[in-house]
Amino acid sequence: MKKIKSRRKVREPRFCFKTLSEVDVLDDGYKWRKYGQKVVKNTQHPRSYYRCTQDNCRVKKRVERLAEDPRMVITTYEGRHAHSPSHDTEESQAASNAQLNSDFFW
DNA sequence: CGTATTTGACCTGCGC
DNA sequence: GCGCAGGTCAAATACG
Repeated sequence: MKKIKSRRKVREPRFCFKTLSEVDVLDDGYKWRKYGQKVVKNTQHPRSYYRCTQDNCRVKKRVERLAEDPRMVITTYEGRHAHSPSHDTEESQAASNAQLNSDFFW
């Protein structure tokens, strides 16, 4: 441990999506592995940190639950996917709920 | 047996 | 300069 360069000088843009779902893990076609959980002051619920476990994908996803709406969660994607999702048959009902993102227009 | 998941501890950055 | 908050990583355990 001689020279520890800063974590990441380059910050990738993060995409915030408000999704109405009762589950934290929304199967959007990618596989996510939870690597941490921390509680935020602004909310009374803990925030979950997920990371893409795909081969060519190190995208990070952060799921926060709203205190005002426990049934609604904010899914923040950090980075960009480098592979194609599993858009095969149906993306579960989660994808259907994901269409409720009318506040944000990416 | 392998992978995914969980909790705790540690580190870094920013604010005052 | 110090304190606080947020974020990340590691090890252990459980389940398939």
